[in-house]
Amino acid sequence: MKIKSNNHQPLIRLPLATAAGAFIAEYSDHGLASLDFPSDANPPPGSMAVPPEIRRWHSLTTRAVKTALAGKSPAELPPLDLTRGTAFQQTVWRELQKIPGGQTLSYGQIAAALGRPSAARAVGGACGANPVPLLVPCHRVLAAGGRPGGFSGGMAWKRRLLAAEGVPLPG
DNA sequence: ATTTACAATATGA
DNA sequence: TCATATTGTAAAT
Repeated sequence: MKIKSNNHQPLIRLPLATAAGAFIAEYSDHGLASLDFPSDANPPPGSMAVPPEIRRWHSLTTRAVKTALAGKSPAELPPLDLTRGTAFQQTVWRELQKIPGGQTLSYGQIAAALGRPSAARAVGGACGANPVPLLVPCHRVLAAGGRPGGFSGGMAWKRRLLAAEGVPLPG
């Protein structure tokens, strides 16, 4: 995932070890700001002091990510810092969190749920801008007719996450 | 049945 | 103005 050039706020990066690899979680003062998929080029976490509150959030994030990887719904999420998104994007992300595990919607259905039935394309843009995959389940959104659509972290992840929830993609 | 092509649409950089 | 993780329709394989 690309590093945002927008670093108007110092973020604390922490490695998040799972059976699927080491994710990178980034925290701001408000909560979890972004979650990156495992990569071979994981930068070492900054050796700055980690406030106790953030360690507590990281504990919740770790548990939630592992639960999501297992195809189940996390019982508790850390606070999410979505202030980097626009108002429309935040509305979309909130809507995504309402999708129960194992269920998929289309971009058009998300748009309709927001009262903008013709904003499917814009919803796709908001999904692509989602900084917190897995916890904001952008992988449960397909294109119309069951077509796969896209995924920031790569289609392999989208297939894997959906398969864990019992929704295999064709192919 | 599957692949292209294209217009219309909302949002963001 | 241009790009996009869309959608629906149409035409050509």
